[in-house]
Amino acid sequence: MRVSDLVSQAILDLLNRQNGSAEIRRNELAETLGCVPSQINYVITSRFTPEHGYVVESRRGGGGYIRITRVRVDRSTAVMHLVNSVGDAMDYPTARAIIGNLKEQQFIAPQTAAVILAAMSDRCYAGLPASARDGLRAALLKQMLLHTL
Amino acid sequence: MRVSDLVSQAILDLLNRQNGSAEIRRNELAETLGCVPSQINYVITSRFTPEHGYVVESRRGGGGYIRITRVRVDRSTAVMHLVNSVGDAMDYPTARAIIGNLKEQQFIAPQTAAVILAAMSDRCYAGLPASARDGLRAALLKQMLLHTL
DNA sequence: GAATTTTTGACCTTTTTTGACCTTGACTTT
DNA sequence: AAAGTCAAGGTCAAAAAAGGTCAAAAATTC
Repeated sequence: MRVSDLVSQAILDLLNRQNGSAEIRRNELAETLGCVPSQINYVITSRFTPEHGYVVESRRGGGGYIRITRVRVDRSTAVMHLVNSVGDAMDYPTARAIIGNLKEQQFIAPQTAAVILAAMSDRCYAGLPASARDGLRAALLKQMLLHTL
Repeated sequence: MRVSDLVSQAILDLLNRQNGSAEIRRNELAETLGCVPSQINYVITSRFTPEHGYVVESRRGGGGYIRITRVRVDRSTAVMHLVNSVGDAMDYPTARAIIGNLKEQQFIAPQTAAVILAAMSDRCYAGLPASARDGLRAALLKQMLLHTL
C-alpha cells in the first residue's frame, strides 16, 4: 500500500470516527505513519480538495493544527454539484447566475449571496490580466460555496 | 490548550463578568496562570488589538494596571471604519481578526463570516506570488464588507 | 517510453513561549 | 527637593513549535 493511501486512510478513519471532522497535528501524524510531514500536505491537496467535498483549515505556530471537515450531503448536494461544475475558470455572469440561483432556492442567505457576488466583481481584480481573473474567481467561488455548508 | 489561550480566556471571562471592561495586574495574572508576565503582553498585542475591537490602557509603577475595554459602535460605523482602515494590502491573520470581531459583535452572520474568511484563505490564491495575494485580499475584503451593509 | 502521480527533503513562514533588560511611577529618606 | 528604592508594566529578540512550498527524484500508469 502506498504511503499516500495510508495517510488518506488515517484521515478518513478519523473523519468517520468523529462524524465528519478531524483535527490533526501534521508532524505527529507523519511520525506515527512513518512518513515525511510534507506527505500529509500532498495527500490533502490531492485528495481532500473542494471538489472532493472537504474543507481544510489550518494554523501554523505553537499549537498549530490542520482541520479537515467533510461537508454533509443533504442540502449540500446542490452546492457540491455546483462546486464540481465550476472547473478552474469562472466568469462574472455565470457566477452571478449560480449565486442568484442558490439564493433563489434559499440555500444561502441574501447577505451571503451579496458577499459572494461582491467577491466575483471585476472591481476586485483591478490590475490583473483578464486571464488570471477567471481562475481566481473559480477558486474563490468554490472555496466560499463550500464554506456555506 | 496553549498558554496564550488560557490567558486570552481569562481576560475574556473578566470582560464578560464586568460587562466589557477588565482591569488586571500583569504579574498577578501571570502568577495565577503560571506563565511569564510578558506572555500577557503577547496575548494582548496579538488578540486584543483595535482590529479585534479592544482598547487597552495601562500604567506602570506601583499600583500599575492594564485595562482592557471592548469597544461597541453601531454596525455600519464599524464596517465603514474597517473598510476605510483597510489599505491596499491585507494579510490573512489581520483579516481573520477583523472578521472574527465582526462576527463576535453579531454585525455579520456566522455564514457570512465563514464565507468571507474562506475568500481570504491562501488556498484561493494558489500559484499567485505572495505580493499579489495581499492586494487581492484587500480589494476583496473591502468589496465584500461593503456589500454586507 | 512518455505522462502522470507519488515521495522526499531542503528551506520558508507563522505563531508561541521565555527571559534578560528597560522604563515608569509612587513612596521614603536625606 | 533630590536621591534612592521598590513595585509595577514594557520591549525585544532568541528559541521553539508548528505548518507550508517547491522542485527533483522515483515510481506508476498508459
